[in-house]
Order: sequence, then C-alpha cells, then structure tokens
Amino acid sequence: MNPKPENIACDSNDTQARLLNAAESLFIDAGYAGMSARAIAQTAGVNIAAMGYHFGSKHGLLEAVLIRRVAPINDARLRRLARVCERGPDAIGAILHAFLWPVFYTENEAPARRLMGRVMTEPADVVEPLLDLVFSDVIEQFVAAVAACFPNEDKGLIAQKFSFVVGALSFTLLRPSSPLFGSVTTTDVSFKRLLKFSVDGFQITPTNRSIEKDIL
Amino acid sequence: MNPKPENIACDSNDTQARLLNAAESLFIDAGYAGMSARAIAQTAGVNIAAMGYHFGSKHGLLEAVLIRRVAPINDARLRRLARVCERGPDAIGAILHAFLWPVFYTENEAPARRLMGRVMTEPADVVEPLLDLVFSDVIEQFVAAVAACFPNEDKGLIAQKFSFVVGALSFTLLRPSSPLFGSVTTTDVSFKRLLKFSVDGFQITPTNRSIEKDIL
DNA sequence: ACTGATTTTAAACGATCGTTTGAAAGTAGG
DNA sequence: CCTACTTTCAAACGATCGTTTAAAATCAGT
Repeated sequence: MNPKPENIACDSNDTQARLLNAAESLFIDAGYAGMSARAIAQTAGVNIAAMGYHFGSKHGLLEAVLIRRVAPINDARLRRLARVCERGPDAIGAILHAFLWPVFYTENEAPARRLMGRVMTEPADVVEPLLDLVFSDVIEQFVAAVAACFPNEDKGLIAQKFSFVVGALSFTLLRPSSPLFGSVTTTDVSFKRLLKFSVDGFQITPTNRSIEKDIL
Repeated sequence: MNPKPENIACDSNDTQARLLNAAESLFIDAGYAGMSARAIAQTAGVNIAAMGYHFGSKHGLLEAVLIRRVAPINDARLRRLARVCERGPDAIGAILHAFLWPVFYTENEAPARRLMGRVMTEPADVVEPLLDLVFSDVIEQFVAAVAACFPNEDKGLIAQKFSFVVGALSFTLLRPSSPLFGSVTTTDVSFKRLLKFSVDGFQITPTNRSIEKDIL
C-alpha cells in the first residue's frame, strides 16, 4: 500500500530521511542523471527497493528532496515580501533582501543553498516542471514587486534584471569554492556582497555610451 | 592508428564534425551524464564505434566540443582586453565589454552561448579540470584588470563581483527562454542589459544601511 | 589494379541502469 | 499467540551504459 502519505518528516535516522539526505548530497555533487539509485541507497545505508517503496521512483525522491528544502525558503521569501510591500512600493533593496536572505539564513541552510544552485541549473527535461511548480509563484510576485519600484521601466527589462540576480545567486550557491575565483568567503560576506551588487545593478543610471562607441 | 591528430576542423559533414555537433547539442540539453554515447551516434548518423575511434572516449569528445567553441571566444576576450589595457586602468565598462562581447557575437554564437552556460554549471567532477584548463587564464587576467580599476577595493570583493557577472551570464545563456522570467529578448538586448547591469554592480556606491537595519 | 593505411561497420563485451518481485522481518492491537 | 499491516531484504527483471573487437569498406599512392 501507499507508504505514509501524510507524514513526510520523520525521525532523522529512519529510511525516508536517510534517502532524502543521501539523494540531496548526490544530486548536489552530480546532478540528477549523474546520481544512481544504487549510489543513493548505498550512501543512505538502505536497500535499493526502499526508494521505490517510499518515494515511488528516483524522480519522486528528487521531488521530495527539492520540496523539503525549497518550500521553507520560498515561504520565508513571500512572508518577507508581504511585509516589505506594506511599506510602499519604493524599496528595491528591501525586496531583494527579502528574496536573498532566506536562501542564506534559513535553517539547514548549507545543503539547501547548494541544492538551490544545482536545481536552477539542471537540464530542463529533468526539473523544468518542478521549477515551474516551485518557483513560478515566487518569481512572479518578486518581479511584480520590483516592477512597482520602477514604474517607468520596461517590464521585460525588470524581469531580465531579476534573472541576472537569480543567475548570480545560483552560481554563487553552486560553486561556493571554485579555484577560478580565488578565496572563499563566509556566508555573511557573500550575502551582503550579492545583495549590494544586485541593488546597484537595478538602479537607474545613465547608459555610458562611450563603452560601446569606443570599443566597437 | 591515431586518427588525424593534426587537422581537427574538417568538412562540415564528415564523421568528426557530425559527432561534435551532435554531442554539443545533446550536452546543451541534457548535460554530460544525461547524454549517452548511443544517442550522440544516432543523432550524428554515425556508428557508435566512431566516437572511440576519433575522440578516444565520450569524455574526449566533450573536451573537443568545449575547446572548439570556447577557445575562439576566450581568444577574442583576451585580444580585446589587451587593447583595453593599453588605454589605462580605469575602464571597467570596457573591460566587461571585452569579457561579454565575444560570447554574444563570436561566429557560431548560438550553440556556443548555450554550451558556455551549460559547461559553467555542470557538476564539478565532470568538467572541473576542463574549466580550469580553459577558463583559469581568462578569469585571472580579467579579475586582475578589474582590480586595477579599483585599487582601493578588496581583491576578494572584486573576484566575487566578477563571479556574480559570470553567474548572471551563465544563467542567461543557459535559459534563453524560461517560462519563469517571461518574454524572450534578442541577443543584442540581452547583451546590452547584462553589460549595463554588470557595470552598475561593480560601481563603488555607498552601502544602504537602512536595508539591513529595517528588515532584520 | 594492387597494396597499405585509414575509416566505418555490426556485434558483442562486462557493467550498471531504474524498477519490480515475493518472501522474510518487524510492529502493533486483540 | 495470532492476525493484519508495514517495512526491509536479497535477487532478479529487461534495458541501456561506455567501450572494444575484428572484419568489411573506403581511400590514397604507385
């Protein structure tokens, strides 16, 4: 029969939690196609069949992994956004703060961060439906809130600027320590830097025409 | 014996080129672990064994795919950077222009762009050595050039800001049309927006303390 | 046309893939 | 203890994985 459909969160050492943790870790390091069901079971110290029994399939397990981590973060984002919007529409810094803060400071943040970075960059055919399901509401509301800060700006520009923020965020989460970019920083420093970078990128500034004319 | 070690570029319909094109397309859509050697051969209309014969292995084929596209872009980047640096150290806009322009406007740009986005976000154990090999020199030189623009700023901050640019770029290339962020734009528009966003993000502006105090 | 090297081919290698089965083990409530 | 239910387990399912083999086909030089 269907196994415990009502109670997802269990003791941290039972089979379901062990599978979730193992799948999360392997998904972060190898992506969906790169993690095998057997490797998950072995890492979890659990029989392979337990995956099918508790989550239906490998993809069902990934879905549970994502929802476990992403849902609390997105909930916190929307709660903070609601509080910001009560203060009036002109607070781009506060809006981006509401978007970024929960990623860096929600509990269980360390695995959740890397998971977020991985899932945002995973091949579309694996997670596109899941991304839509989990993120479309959050993105939509935040883009609308940011657009309200710049009522005279093109909506497409606002949406794309927000995608730049999401990209910078995802890449930062995905490669917390990359030999390409030198020294690693603490969570707090990265958060503050990314927030400031994003806010500055959103500001309306005069386009520097000399860049294009001089170089091109 | 070793197959044509000296002449990589061939007629656009010979086996090597067909394999390169097919592997590139599948790598973009599914990542390394998600593309199978058989799918590559089938897409290329070529026998499976031809992959081992011409490129040694699936990983060797990926390596050739990456170098074919990324090397010309990185060459153009460094050529443009050299020209910029002759003009003096205070041209962050020109530097970022030199970094971004070749991605959007090097020939064969369309597949090359998506390939660049995919490879930057692929799991580390697959492409980390390749990333190091292909990008470390470019990143190092550009970070140094940008640092010269802001001699009083922390080097780690400069490097991380540059990683934000790379992240925003990678994400933009990876998801040229995502239902999450609404309408698609042309290459020219995306390029100009990303360049401006990056330049503004690098500017030295006073930190808005009210963001943190108000919300936290 | 013949020879020697290059390239393509069908077929198979062992390994691993995600999933399923049916029996054994564990867990209450009576 | 017995029964009904849940969970775990070893084992196997067919399919596909990346790679290799050796023979067939193609090509270039004389």
